[in-house]
Amino acid sequence: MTLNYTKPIEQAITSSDKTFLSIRYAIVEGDIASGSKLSETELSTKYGVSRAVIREAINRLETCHLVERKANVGARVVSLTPDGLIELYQIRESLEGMAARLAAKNMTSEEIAELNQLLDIHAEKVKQEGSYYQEAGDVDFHYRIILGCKNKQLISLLVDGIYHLVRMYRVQLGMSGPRITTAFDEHKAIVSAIQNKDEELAEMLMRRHIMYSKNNIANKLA
Amino acid sequence: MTLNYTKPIEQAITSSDKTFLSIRYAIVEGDIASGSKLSETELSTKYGVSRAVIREAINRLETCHLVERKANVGARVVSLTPDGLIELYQIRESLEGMAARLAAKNMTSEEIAELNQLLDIHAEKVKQEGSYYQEAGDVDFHYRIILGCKNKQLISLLVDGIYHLVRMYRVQLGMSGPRITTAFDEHKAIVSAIQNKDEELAEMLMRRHIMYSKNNIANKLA
DNA sequence: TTAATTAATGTTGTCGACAATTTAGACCTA
DNA sequence: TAGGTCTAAATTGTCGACAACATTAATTAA
Repeated sequence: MTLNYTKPIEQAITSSDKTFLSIRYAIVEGDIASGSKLSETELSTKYGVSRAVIREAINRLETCHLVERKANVGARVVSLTPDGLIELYQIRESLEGMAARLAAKNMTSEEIAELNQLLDIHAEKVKQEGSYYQEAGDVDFHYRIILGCKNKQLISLLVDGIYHLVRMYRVQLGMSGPRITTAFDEHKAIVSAIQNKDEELAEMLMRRHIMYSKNNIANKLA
Repeated sequence: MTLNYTKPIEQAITSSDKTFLSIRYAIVEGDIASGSKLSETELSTKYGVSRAVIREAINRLETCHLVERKANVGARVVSLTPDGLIELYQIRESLEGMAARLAAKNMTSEEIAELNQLLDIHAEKVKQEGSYYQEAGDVDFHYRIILGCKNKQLISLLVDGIYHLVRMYRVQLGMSGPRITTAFDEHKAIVSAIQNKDEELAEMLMRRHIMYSKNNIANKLA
């Protein structure tokens, strides 16, 4: 007599799922360089699965905007020009600004409390080792606000859409010194606005926050 | 009436491409009902191609947000709840508002002239047969403004992202009588703002225009 | 009868092989 | 040498078959 005491519902995880996640990780972390070609046969032997699985994974990577495919030619890891990166941040400004506004409207007090806890943790990390924050912390912060907006379409668009692309460039470019603490302060201000249910302010602060990041990147690339 | 939204391609067209386009058309036009299941074997015989081709097509349909897949279970045509549809229009407000603003900044005078020509044609159509406009014309108008924004990321997100989903519901719900002419006037105002390079006004008018559509739909569903 | 278990059926996931296409290099030509 | 053509190699696209899984029907136990 077994099981059924375990989890009632769990998404089945296929071989394609695992392979997709592995390759995505490799791309985001830079193990597979941006602009490089994704050979199906090569990946097939490397991950020990058939080409069908690889093709499935590549398709999903294309959905995340991490990969571009040409018929009869193959797939390459996307490589944004500086202009393309700016364009991406413009979209973030719009979409995450909206997310912040909706988060101010829709987040529960529990979720807001958790958000404050997250900020406390980040404050510690920044004091101790300035590096952690920029990589995982910032992403995590934005991630929670996105989830807090409660608009499923928007969540899908950001989380399994463009967000991994942002992460990829975040890893590659990093944040420079002074930006770390100012970004943290901006986060605090955003949470404060959300806590006060000030939708307009939350949106405005989030847009400005992302705009600063954009400028920071633009300077780095110029 | 067929609108060809594909750019002039010199790309190779594979069997998967054709099948994808066929099925997408069937879904958008309602030939395949929303919520219905997409059986791989069934489609395979229907379109006379292998299951691999069908799977490829379904993957791309998933990328357009027209289809949802569950592992080991299969794919269904997406079926938005009224709330989901409202959420979708909220996103349009944000993204197309941004597109309008950028269009005011970046569209060439040639493109603006073509846009005016399009409106003239629409004016004729509305007089003659009030029906054409709502289906293809409105979509075409929005389409041109999206292309005019010149932000490739945004264009990709809208054109091969959520826009076919919008078209699908446009076909299913249609526009009611008085809305047709008011929508046309709103289009004229938007073009006027773009012509004057008034970015803020263009964004504001576009957002309002979509908000009106949203309300129109919300009333219809209530 | 009802609930749970098992068997049967159909669907999706994965595989290896072949076909179509692109790409690289050898070869020729002016 | 520069340019083009053709052949050969490698890569992607497509196919049919089998394996794994989900769903339904049949069976059994309480």
